[in-house]
Amino acid sequence: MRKKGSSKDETRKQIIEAVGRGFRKNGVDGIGVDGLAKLANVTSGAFYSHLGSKNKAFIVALEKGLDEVIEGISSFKESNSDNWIEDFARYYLSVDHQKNFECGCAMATLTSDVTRFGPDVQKIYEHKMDIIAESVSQSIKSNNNESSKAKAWAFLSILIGGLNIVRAINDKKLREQIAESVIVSAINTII
Amino acid sequence: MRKKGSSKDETRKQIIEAVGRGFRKNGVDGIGVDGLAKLANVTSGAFYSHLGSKNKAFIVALEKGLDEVIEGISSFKESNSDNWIEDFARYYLSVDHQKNFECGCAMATLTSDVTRFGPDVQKIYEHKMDIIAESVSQSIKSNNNESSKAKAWAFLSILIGGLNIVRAINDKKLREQIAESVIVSAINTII
DNA sequence: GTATTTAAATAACGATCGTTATATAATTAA
DNA sequence: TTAATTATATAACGATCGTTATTTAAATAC
Repeated sequence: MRKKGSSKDETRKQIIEAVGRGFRKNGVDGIGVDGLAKLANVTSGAFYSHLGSKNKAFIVALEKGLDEVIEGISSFKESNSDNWIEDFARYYLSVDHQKNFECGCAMATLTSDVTRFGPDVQKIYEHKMDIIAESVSQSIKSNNNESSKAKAWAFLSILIGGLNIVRAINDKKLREQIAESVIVSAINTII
Repeated sequence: MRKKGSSKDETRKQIIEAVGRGFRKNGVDGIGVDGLAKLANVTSGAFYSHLGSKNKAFIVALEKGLDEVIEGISSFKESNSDNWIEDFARYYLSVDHQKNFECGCAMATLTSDVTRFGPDVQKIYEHKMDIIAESVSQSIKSNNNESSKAKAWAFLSILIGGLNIVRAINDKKLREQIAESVIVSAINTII
């Protein structure tokens, strides 16, 4: 039966948003279609009507998640801070972002699932990731050993790796210590 | 019924080894007890007899996996290369290690599952990870901005993040480019 | 060589998995 | 205002999930 007082587009939006949160927090294999539908306050019927399959849902979540990273970096750039990359690194390892499993950076949460999905999904991932690295590289100077693009990839690596480690650490002091180390080194990486 | 011509210890070893491989490749939620038992050439009965539960199996896999990292780093140190850390970084991002999902570094494959397991498992993780970072730091010089331990955490972060990214990339050229960027920056991090 | 122990296979449990088909009620068109 | 459409709920499918209880046969002790 149809839902009262809510449009198709609204429902679709709810489902896609829920899929993004559910997959980030639990991993693709850590939540089922019923669980995702429940997060969206619909049933599995609406889920399949809108997204077709769980695999397709992951692709939608991945594309949206990485687009949000692209847009997020654009926002940092547009802030016109004299050093937006440093601000970005500090945000990335901030306590807020550490604890934001549901809506945090898709690069940190979805990458391992991309690996397991195989070539088709990886091609989507690498295309978006290259856009992200390119965007970062535009604010970096190259030197003898490293191109700006190379530095950008390294910068992304240390942030993603650092966030993943920090999120797996229970001890607050140690977490703060690692986060600060990662921030400082990330900044050094792009100098 | 009992197995013919194989001791209890042999079977246990097989199961623990299979659990390590299965969890690394598929993630904790990506493989079931029957699947793990099949990898070990036993049935779920033997699995439960030896490990008690799937959660306990993960803890065993995590401890063993991180111990292997500790031992692996010790081996690099004992090789008496004038710069074992550089060798280690090159190994970590090598094609062999990129493709070795089943027996590759536990830091890269099990960290996200640790986060989802919560405090009890995280305490095990952080203890072993601190040993690893401490071991690395002993070969690093500190400077004004960064302690040797801080550099070690950053070094581990970039390797883990870099390997995870590279494993999710389908295009060979791009993969090689990122891997080399990560290696160079990882080495710069610890100077 | 028989009795005891025990490692591991087998069988079964309810719960959840991803998916498809059908039913139903709200919206849209006439 | 009735008829057509369609968004979403509901019901059902076989498969697999993690786990426990039971059975069986190999190893050990006597």
